[in-house]
Amino acid sequence: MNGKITPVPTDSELAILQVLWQNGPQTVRFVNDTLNAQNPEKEIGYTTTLKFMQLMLDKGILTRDIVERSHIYTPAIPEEQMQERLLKGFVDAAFRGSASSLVLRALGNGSTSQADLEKIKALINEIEQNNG
Amino acid sequence: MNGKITPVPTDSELAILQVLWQNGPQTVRFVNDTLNAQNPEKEIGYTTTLKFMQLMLDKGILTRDIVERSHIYTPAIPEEQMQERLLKGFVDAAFRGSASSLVLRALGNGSTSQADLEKIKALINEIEQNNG
DNA sequence: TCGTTACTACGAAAAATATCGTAAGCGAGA
DNA sequence: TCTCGCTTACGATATTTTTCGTAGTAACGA
Repeated sequence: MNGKITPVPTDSELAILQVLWQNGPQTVRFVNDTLNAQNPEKEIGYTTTLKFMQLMLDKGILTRDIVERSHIYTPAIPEEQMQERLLKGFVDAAFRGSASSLVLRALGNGSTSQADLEKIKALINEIEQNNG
Repeated sequence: MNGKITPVPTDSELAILQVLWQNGPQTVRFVNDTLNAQNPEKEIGYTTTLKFMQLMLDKGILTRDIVERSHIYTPAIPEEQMQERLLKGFVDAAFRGSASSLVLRALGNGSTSQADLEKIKALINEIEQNNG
């Protein structure tokens, strides 16, 4: 048992994780087809995706089960938890650790819907309640 | 003039850019010292930083002037503009393009000060005004 | 049974990043 | 003038990330 945390995925690895988070545990075939459907410009070989997923298994980013002579891969940690970690790293690297300035810039680009603004306001209210 | 946009920096390159944005145009020496002061665990060689900055110059991420027989490097684009671009890429890769869910998660980690919350609320108000 | 098909395993190559050693140039003092 | 201390240029190596080719294996249908 090593207490090693799952490492931060590379961009390619993250793309694979996205497929699994959105569609649930899947085979290499499914992931590869999905990736290629998303981005037909740059066809990616089956064995390339296979290799990635095997590496991710080694690194502890994925787990797998054998079902009917083919392997079903599952993300080792849930999407929310990974987002949390990625966000922290990103805020540090690009916004000098200031989450609020990231938020301001994210809202500032003008693409936030009214419904989303409401959700955000609600969350702010909640936070302020808790702060007393 | 070539319409080539400045490429997305790697993590190491971004760290160098941060030093320049925060301190204004500087020499390799200054950047290297600052980086090492920030992270004394992993000492980075002077020529390593030099090489990075020369590469960044080639890529168009930095520009430079020669002053008193030493080179002064300047970011080719301002911090805000770079943050904009990095943010877009990050939202796509980690949050499936949903800026609002990124905002919710950023606020959700509980580290936002009251003053920052006020600023965010003000911005939301402003956006809502503009939306009519 | 035998060939076809759909997988996985493995190794290796290509490309992108990161790190450094060495050489060469120049100016300030001894 | 000669040397020391800095600085840049350049090439080489190491490491990480991407991408595939080839081979082996098990199921399935003819």
